[in-house]
Amino acid sequence: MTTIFDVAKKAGVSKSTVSRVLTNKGYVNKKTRQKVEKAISEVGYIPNYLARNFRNSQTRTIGFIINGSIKLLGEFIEKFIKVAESFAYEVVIYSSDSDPVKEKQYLDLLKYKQIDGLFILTRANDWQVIEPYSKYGPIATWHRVESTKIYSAYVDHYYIYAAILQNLRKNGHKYVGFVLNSARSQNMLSANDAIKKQEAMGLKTWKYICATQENYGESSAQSFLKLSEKPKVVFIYADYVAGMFMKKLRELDETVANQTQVISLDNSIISELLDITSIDLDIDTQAYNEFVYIYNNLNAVSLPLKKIRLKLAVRKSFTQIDPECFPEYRIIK
Amino acid sequence: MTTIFDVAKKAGVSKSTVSRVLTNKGYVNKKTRQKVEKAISEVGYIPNYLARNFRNSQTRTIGFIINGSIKLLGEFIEKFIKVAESFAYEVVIYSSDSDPVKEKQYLDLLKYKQIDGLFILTRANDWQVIEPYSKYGPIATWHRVESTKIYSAYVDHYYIYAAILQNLRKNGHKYVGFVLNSARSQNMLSANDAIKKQEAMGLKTWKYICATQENYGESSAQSFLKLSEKPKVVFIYADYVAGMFMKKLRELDETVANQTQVISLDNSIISELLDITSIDLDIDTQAYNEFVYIYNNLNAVSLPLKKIRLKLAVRKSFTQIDPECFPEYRIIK
DNA sequence: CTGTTAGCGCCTTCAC
DNA sequence: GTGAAGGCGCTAACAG
Repeated sequence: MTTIFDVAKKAGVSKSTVSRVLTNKGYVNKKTRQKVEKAISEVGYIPNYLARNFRNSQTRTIGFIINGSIKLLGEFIEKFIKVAESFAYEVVIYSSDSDPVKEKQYLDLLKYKQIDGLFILTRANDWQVIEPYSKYGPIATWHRVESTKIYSAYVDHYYIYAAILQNLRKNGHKYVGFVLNSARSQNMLSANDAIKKQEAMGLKTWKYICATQENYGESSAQSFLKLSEKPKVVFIYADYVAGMFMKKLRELDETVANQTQVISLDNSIISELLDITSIDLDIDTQAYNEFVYIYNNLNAVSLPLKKIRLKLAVRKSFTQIDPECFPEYRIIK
Repeated sequence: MTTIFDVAKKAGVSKSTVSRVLTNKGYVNKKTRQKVEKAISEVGYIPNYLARNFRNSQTRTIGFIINGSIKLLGEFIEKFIKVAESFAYEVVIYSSDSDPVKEKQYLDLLKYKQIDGLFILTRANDWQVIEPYSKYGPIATWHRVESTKIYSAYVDHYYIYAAILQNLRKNGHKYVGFVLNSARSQNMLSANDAIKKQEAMGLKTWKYICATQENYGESSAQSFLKLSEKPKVVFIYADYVAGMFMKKLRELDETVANQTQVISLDNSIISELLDITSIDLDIDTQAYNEFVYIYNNLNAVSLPLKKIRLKLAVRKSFTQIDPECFPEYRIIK
């Protein structure tokens, strides 16, 4: 293995000079620099990152905790990694299994400088537990969190739900169904706020709360069918749940299935294949922002975050879209 | 930050003794060991992995290259990471974008000891290029590769296709459709071998070769519809492509769609939602084996690989299954 | 502008 | 069974 010492010998300079060339810090004579660069390629020098990181006590590595619950993982992670790579950071993946103890171990990794920053897809601990760790390094999450110390590129679900409900009211709907997630997440709380507001204004609702792991939401359809009076439209919190809802409905009662309109969240390939009208939360930009937040904190810069561009993909499952209710959306048919 | 020196001072011993306790190497008096252990917890010592890895020039890190083409990424990666974690390894994700140059950079990471082993989801370089790197550390891939030096937990597609074709022949089918992947992969070559063998025995076929990125295979349906005589069964190389095929078919010609049977590979949630009969390649076990291969090589042990348990999920899209053609499969209805 | 020097935290001979 | 010493490869004062 060649080291800077070999380069130095070859170029007839000292190690420090080589180091200066390598790190682009301090003054180096143009000619010396050229000599060094020549020597570098001649001896085939490759920096030893292990040594460099040790010396700098920095890892240029971001931890990324997954927890097995997210269907859009592939898309998100890919974007996150690509952005990280473009800034010369590496991403290490950990699996928390939504276990608070495991999650704490990873938080400790941050404390003990084994990673520079941490992204938590969905947290297992209360944010009060997590927040103190942010003094050891930047933390971001996909979970919506009301904290100035932990970043989240969330889209406020209040407005998502409010827009849909406004649209439905304009359509004359007085009775609406919802399939919601049981997770006590801020997103679901916001969704509920939006729904309650409409309930207070006279909207009748049916709500089914879905345990996250429960058969992709199969039972929501069964529950729906037991209703004596059924809403004509159901808004479902995720594509794959909406998919399963429709599948079950169709299996159990084709007529009802044909009368039921569905709107979902995610706009993944599932909603595309099943012709489900779906809202796209712009995962790519979210992933970008999550990384850039971490990067900014690590490097004391402030690269601008990108604006999230919501999208409404209109498909057969629900077509009565009033663009005025979705001013910020790109509407795609 | 506390170091072994702090521990040594506290325990009234030397750094070396602390190190011996930490690494469990060499002789340490029981009482001394206890003293040291007490000191460790008293000063709240946490080993500096940066230093340790540097010293040992090992990373306990496995590189994992993705390339943006795989829909089952989430499932695979999660399993791989969990296995790695259970053996105290970390996984760093890189994105190659199927770019040979980028891939080579990651191969170099192995050469220069910045990762201990490497997993390549789907390789961009020829395996002759990759193979030499295996002397720097174990390499595994999801791509099927005919090499003793690079491991792949592949399932031989020859037998997958042969079994299906045998089943279809038993059903009396004399004309079969295929949607295949354009990737010049060993898997597709094997599939072709199996198909050709049946063609030689008189089977009539229609084949559509799908570019990987092309609209999820939308055009396969258009091409299918142009056929004057259409096969009754189409075997499609991936769930999402099968999904798109059926969707397009249904859109363009409902009658034909109803007459066309489909079998796919992957058994993901897509085939479940769309009621497509699908073969499950047991991704979990594949991921397990991929990691264990790397682990075995790194640690000069030979933990047994697990047997891949293929599954055939029978759904509405194709029901005439003859279990005798699938002796090794678990058949699930 | 460049070289000398010291040291990051850890592990591993080598004496004792 | 334990301690002293050296060094992994690199960077950053500090001199000059």
